[in-house]
Amino acid sequence: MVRWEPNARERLAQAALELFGERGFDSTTVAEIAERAGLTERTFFRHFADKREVLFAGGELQELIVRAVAEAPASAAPIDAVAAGLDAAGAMLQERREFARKRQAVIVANPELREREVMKLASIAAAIAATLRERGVAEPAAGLTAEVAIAVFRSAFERWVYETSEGDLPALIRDSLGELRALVAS
Amino acid sequence: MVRWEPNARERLAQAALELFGERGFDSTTVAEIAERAGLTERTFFRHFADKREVLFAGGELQELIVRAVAEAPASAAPIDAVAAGLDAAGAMLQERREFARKRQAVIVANPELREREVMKLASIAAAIAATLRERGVAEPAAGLTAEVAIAVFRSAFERWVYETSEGDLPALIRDSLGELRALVAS
DNA sequence: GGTTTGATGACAGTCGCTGACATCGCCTAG
DNA sequence: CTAGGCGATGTCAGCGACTGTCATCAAACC
Repeated sequence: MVRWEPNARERLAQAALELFGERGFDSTTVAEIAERAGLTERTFFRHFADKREVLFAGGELQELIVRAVAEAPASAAPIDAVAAGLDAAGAMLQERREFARKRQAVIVANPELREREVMKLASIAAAIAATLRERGVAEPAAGLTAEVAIAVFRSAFERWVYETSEGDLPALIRDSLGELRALVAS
Repeated sequence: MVRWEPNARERLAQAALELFGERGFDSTTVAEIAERAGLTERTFFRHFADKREVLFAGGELQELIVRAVAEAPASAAPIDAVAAGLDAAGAMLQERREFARKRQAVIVANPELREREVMKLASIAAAIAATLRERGVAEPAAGLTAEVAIAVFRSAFERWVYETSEGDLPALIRDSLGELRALVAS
């Protein structure tokens, strides 16, 4: 009888997604998640800061976007640099459509989870803004461009994740950006 | 000896803002807030859904913005309709600068409160999008325009609230919108 | 093989939050 | 003027999220 099965973190995240899908976020206790993963409640909180975070841990998406923005050619305008970042994000998510759908269904069903999600997106926006500043973009342009990028991403992601057919997320992102240009044009 | 002093809700909100400023959000218990307001913890939760909400209750700002967007001339483009909404919001906040500063200081000092704030702004964006749809704007234009409006507002508000001098918020909002137009112009 | 190290378990405790029921003051019908 | 209705508050018990502390165990290292 081993005490430590490997991948405690992943097992907890998996168990949580399942239980949230079955009974809902509110009706699932942390103790139940831990039990399904073969661990204790205390261990859950050693891996995740709080109950919601189990659905948001990782941060790979943010790293991916930030890297793409940073590596955009120095000659690229701010909006084009962030477009490169969104393209990278779109390509990554495109690979995980089923997981994204399951996760999104759980999130939209609960206000606390929606709250955490908008916070995560705001954090990504802050990281993009910081990266733009390192590229020499001044405020308020950096912050404004970063937030607009997130708006474009949200718009495209929403259509993609609820689509019945298998849509092309990067293409939807490009469409949204085009739509935005038309909307703010005076 | 009266049992009910009037304005329980306002007294709770006032006590909470004071205590959060003195000891911080985390180190203040709901029981302490209620005590300073001359009430009990249970009564606090009858007036506010949770501990954070005491700083965000009201929703007058959202109503103001939505009304201004709805009442914009039918001929106005989406971006101009939301600009009218932001103008109304700016005018309102301009009157309450000191309160806004105190409140913002408390909010930025705590991640949970920042989370609630971005959620509130996202809710306003959703309300703006719905109003635009009633004006005949289709998706994704409605949602995109609404989120961009919030981005412009955040950018201007941030500069205004941390300014040492007494800035003109509506003017800052117009500046931000102008900056945005330049940024997305291809 | 003994020791160190890192992950986990066990347990007690605080606090946010809720449901259920009692109490109190005001308002109105009679 | 009084009895009762009604809304706001108090009281109490309880659940669940989250934390600090210390013991325990497996694996890695010497």
